[in-house]
Amino acid sequence: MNPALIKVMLVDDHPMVQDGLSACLSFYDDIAIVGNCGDGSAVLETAKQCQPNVILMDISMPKLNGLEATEIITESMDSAKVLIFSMHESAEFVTNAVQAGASGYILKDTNSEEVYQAIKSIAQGKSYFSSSIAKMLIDNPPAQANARLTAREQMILSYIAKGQSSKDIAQTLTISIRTVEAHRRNIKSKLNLDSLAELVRYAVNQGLIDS
Amino acid sequence: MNPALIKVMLVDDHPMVQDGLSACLSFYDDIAIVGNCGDGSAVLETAKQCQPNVILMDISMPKLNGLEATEIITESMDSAKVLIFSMHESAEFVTNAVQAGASGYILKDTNSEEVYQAIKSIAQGKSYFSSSIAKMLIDNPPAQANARLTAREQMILSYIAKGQSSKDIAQTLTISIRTVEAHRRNIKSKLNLDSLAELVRYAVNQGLIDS
DNA sequence: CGGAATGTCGGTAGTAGTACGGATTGTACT
DNA sequence: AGTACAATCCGTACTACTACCGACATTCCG
Repeated sequence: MNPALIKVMLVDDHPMVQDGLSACLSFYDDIAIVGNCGDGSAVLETAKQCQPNVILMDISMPKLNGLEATEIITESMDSAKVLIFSMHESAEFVTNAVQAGASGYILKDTNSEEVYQAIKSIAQGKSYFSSSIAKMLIDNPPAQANARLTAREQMILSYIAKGQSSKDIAQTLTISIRTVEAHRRNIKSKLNLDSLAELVRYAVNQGLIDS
Repeated sequence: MNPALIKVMLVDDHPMVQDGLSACLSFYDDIAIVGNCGDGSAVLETAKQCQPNVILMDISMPKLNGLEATEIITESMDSAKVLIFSMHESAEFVTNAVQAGASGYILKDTNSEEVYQAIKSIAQGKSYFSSSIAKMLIDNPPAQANARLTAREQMILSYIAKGQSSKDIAQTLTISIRTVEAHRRNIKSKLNLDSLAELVRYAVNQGLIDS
């Protein structure tokens, strides 16, 4: 086995994106695609079979989302580095990804050359972030990196995103409206989001809701 | 010029998807990629330069969305057929696309062989829909096809989904709050949705917002 | 021409959510 | 034992949104 060969595994639920990446990366002879996976829930199994050096991972996937999958991988396989491949350009996404153990974060609107560079960096143990990501982290430093919601807050948020009012949620969970409102405030404060609309979009993007 | 050559133009805001499609379709020698466009607002101009037979169009894009772009194209260029390339598998979405003048609708989780078949069909003047789409249309016939929002309503809805209040929207568009509220009511009534959360999810699913 | 749809605007009353304040329990970690 | 956090609850005043009613101008189509 060529020691300089970087074994890459793709995790994305869009075959076209997989095909595209495979095609683009096949031009580089120091990279080998050793596995594909269309769903986060099969990531660990596939990774153990393929033993990749780098896992190129989409965040938004059905069933298990990319952040959870990343957490599982980084906790159980030291050899595999995770490179997030996302279309979301928001500080929370990036910080969450880093907390989950990702080594890098690139956007889907980057070209194949940059994807190649990112994979090389990650394989060498370095980290890599899209330039626009780096710029955003400088402009908008992750002041509260601890923006993760508690289980209760996630539950409340999912009801909110489903369209239930605070009153409805209070009745469903048999707690006071004031409690629900307090959770609302805490969630918005933690996520630094002002409007209900942004909450809903966050919930949808996080996969807290079927949508 | 080879008369059997099908000229294809891509419209997608993700370079990786563009690269992937280009790479996959380059295997077929009766297809030529004659243009790329990363944004709906430049579609018409690019199409006039490239004179494509088939336009492969993503729906969710910043600025001008795919449905509006499709409408513009089909109204001003007879020669170009539009094939929608979407990740959304919902009945309203498909019917809206057809109403906008699209000749076909395939999902992003189809493989490159099916994309090729779809392009061929479209170029011959036929229509093409992913098999799962066809099945869905049979199982779930578009009961209220008349749920289509006007351009103004789509605009209002996109602002709502971005998190703006009626007051904000009124100021942005320099109209009265009451008008915005009236649009809100009409939109909810048309879509048969009660809550703001459902509106936001609808907007996100329809690709009216970057998200 | 007549009707339908669209986009515009208003009153009034009621409901929902927000922004300030607080407070009490329990659990969990040091 | 003490601190930190999660989860629960309350008062008050304010803002935003909703539901009902209405109106008028324009445009498009049969």
